[in-house]
Amino acid sequence: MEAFDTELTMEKRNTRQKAAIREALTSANRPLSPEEALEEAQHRHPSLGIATVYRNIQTLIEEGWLRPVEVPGDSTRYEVAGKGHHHHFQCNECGKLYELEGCIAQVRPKLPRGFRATGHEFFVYGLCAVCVPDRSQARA
Amino acid sequence: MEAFDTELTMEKRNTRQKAAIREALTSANRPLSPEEALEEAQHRHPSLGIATVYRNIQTLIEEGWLRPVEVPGDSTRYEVAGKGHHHHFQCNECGKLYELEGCIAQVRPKLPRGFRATGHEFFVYGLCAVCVPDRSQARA
DNA sequence: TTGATAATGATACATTATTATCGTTAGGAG
DNA sequence: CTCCTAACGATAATAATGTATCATTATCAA
Repeated sequence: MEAFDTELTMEKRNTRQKAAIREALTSANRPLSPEEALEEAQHRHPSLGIATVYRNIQTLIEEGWLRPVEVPGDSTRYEVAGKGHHHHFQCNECGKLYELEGCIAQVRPKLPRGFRATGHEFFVYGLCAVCVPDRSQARA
Repeated sequence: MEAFDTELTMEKRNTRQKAAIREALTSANRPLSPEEALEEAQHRHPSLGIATVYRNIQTLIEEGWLRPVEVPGDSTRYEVAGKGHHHHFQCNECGKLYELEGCIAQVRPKLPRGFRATGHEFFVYGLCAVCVPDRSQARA
């Protein structure tokens, strides 16, 4: 007999692709869509394919390393897990999603009779630093 | 010559289908998905088809009577326009979207340097009155 | 180094949401 | 009442997103 659980579950391999995807998500410092993760990770591993990105996103979620972030009217993004409760900002121009620090709403909304709240999401929209018209140049 | 603008744009017809869809959205008193609107409106006009629902939703938006509500990870809902700023509650069990009164977040989130906010959305999740386990029956 | 096989890359397939097509129906001006 | 045609209903087509397949590659234990 060789082991009970420990070794049996160690069937996962550490591939360069998975490492590239993990690094892409870490260095981006914001939630990425699968397409964004692909593009970013391809800088490190050019032959990477989109199917592998989807597969590894799944794996990383199961491992508890990633967390899906659902966005109104846009495809799901994924962010590195374990950051504590926070919310997001989406740029109207480039569509990128950014993390905001902490939770704004300690406020409890008044619900209709009989409703019970278990959680909330907050999204701020606007222009990110890259897309904000630069005032120093606007002096045309 | 018959008129300039007024009559030329009055090419719209008032169909029973459109009336049924409008009534469905009004009486539901919450944002409906196209499928929900179809089901509801079919009580009034059973032969109604889904394509007509989509077409009329478009028309009603152009007329300023309807407003799309994008929901994280779920299909777009539509609510009667002109109700003032408010937010929404989604039931984890039945998936229905409900309106909440007023805006909870006068709070301004602190954004990263150079970011500019133009709006926000707030979603509360939980159980609606129908799906909350009834305490009066739970006394098994 | 080698060999079993997990993981990959390309792409076919599936799903969901919405739009386009087209023959038929019915609103409403005359 | 008639006629023109906007709107309808059924359904095919499209778009966006994610999953399945399968031959090939490469990880890692022995």
